Amino acid sequence: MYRSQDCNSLRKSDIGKQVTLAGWVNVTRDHGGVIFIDLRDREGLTQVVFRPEENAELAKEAHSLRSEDVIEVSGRVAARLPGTENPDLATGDMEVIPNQLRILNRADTLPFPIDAEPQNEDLRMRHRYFDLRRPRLARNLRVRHRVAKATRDYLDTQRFVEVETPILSKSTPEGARDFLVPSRITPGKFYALPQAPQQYKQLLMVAGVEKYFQIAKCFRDEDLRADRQPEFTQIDIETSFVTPHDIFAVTEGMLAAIFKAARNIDIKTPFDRLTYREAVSRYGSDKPDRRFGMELVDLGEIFRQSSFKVFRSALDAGGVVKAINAKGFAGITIGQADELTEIAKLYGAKGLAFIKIENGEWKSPIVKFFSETEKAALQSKLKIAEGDCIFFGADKWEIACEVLGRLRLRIAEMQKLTPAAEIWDFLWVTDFPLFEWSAEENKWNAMHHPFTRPKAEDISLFEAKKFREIRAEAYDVVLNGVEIGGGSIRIHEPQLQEKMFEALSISPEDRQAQFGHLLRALHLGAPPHGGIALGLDRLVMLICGEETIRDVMAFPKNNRGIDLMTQSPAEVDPRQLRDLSLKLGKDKKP
RNA sequence: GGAGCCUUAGCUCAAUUGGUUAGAGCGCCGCCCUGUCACGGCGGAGGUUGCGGGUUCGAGCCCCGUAGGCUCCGCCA
Repeated sequence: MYRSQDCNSLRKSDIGKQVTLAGWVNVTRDHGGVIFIDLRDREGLTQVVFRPEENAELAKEAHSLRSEDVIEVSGRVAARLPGTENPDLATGDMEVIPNQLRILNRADTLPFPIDAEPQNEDLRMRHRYFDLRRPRLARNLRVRHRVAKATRDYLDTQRFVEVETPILSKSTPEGARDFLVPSRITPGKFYALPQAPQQYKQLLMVAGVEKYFQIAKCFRDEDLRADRQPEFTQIDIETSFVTPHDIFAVTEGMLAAIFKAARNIDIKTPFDRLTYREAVSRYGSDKPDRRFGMELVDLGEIFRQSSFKVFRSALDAGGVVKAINAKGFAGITIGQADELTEIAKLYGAKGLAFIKIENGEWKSPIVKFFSETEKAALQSKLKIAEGDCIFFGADKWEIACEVLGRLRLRIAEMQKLTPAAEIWDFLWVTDFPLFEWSAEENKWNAMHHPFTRPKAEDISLFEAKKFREIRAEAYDVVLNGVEIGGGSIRIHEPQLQEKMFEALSISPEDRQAQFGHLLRALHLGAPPHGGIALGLDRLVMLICGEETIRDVMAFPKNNRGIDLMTQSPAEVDPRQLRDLSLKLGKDKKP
């Protein structure tokens, strides 16, 4: 037995007891005579005091202790001397006077200080086991555990069944790039790691499970970001005999349970709902951050007859003129204006027009093109006041909205508009388009996935091939401008599914080869069903106040998909390749 | 595939306009110190300034290339 209790357990009632503690040396304070050691385990800190007059031998050994050495101490619990208590520690009234010290393991010079916020992330990643000792990351791991547990507990109360689905799965052409696993027993063939358990969970509905969930690992071989890793975790849910309303209710209940369990926060339910069209029109994004204002304002009415050609021609071409008012941003620097112009161009605008309101004057090269009526209408519609800065977008609806949406986010950063206090702004975005046009492939693709149900009132549009106008029974849940989940009601009728494949230009042969099992299942009594998947990593990231999901994963990969600690991916023995009937291209040979 | 930022001691950073021996704090090593909790004091070791090339009398600093890290675009049904 290494210890009788943890390092966060000693209280006044323990005075006089003999205890044994084990843990890491958090810090030493060596006075030459008396030596203080803060002993740390995962629960907390306890001060250990070595006094030469009590035990000269032990004190001598304690002089050699350094940070992160692992030790075991046995001794007597004593009250600290009056006036030396530490109110910042739960155990701050107590200390342990040891009569025994075992040094279980010594630590080398540390790769980085454990009590500071290290800057160098690849150093942290190479010593991830060490990094995870830091309180912040240790806390994140525990929050993640509580989120997962709350998820299971809540869904269990709602009579959901957790079912595991295969990791060795089948490649599908739709969606993200697959990770492939070569089959040894069937040479030349490959498994794929699942991008999501999408088809399996639908098949479980056909199987009569009715309420399924899984905390599922998903894999996508795409480039990484602060909030994207090649392997990540979804809270995956599917239910039979449901409408979107039912999915919203169970998701809201689950998120409420999660926030209560993880942070003791009561979130407001039900969440607001916005259609995709409205979200993009008002915020220039399908995942609006509503923690600050600066909404997009439509100015079509004002400029319909304008003599300012840039605005007029956008409107005449069926586009829009929109603007955002950055309150108090007239002091914008040249560098900031240049950066915003770059952003506008990056997202398809030809340039960026803006007006600064300084000393009662509208400063901009475009103001001279405005009539007095137009200026008055702008003033009232945008609530323009001294010190404001107005940014315009005049283009096709999609481009104008996206440009202003991106500007809105960057300006909010520049102006530090996001409130310092925690706000949990949840909302549903509904009625996504079913299809999106791929100029590259010259065909329609599914915006969500090919099993997404069109809205009933839009199904008739299939015949006229008005694919752009068809809306999906699909929804995302957004928190503070981050998409934390999305789902849809699925197609359960084989005829409608065929229509969908046809719209996606998937040939009947390919349909059978790739989705035959699902089509067959739809013919054998598939119930109406739908579901949702939430990104567990992103959710935990937000709950922990982190800026990257790497900080809520135990062993993440860097932005090139490399695990710097294990140095994976790595070369393999040629014999392994031979077993798999694989050969490397000449330039890839070691 | 593309763009931006970054790389100086174990760690975090500094080094005037290109100038002589590249500094500081923390950590490490040694000595001193009996009530600290970021303990304190004195001393010491520790550097191919990521790497390669160029310009220059002289490069941490300027130029070119390259490697690595981070962020973003593309990509992510």
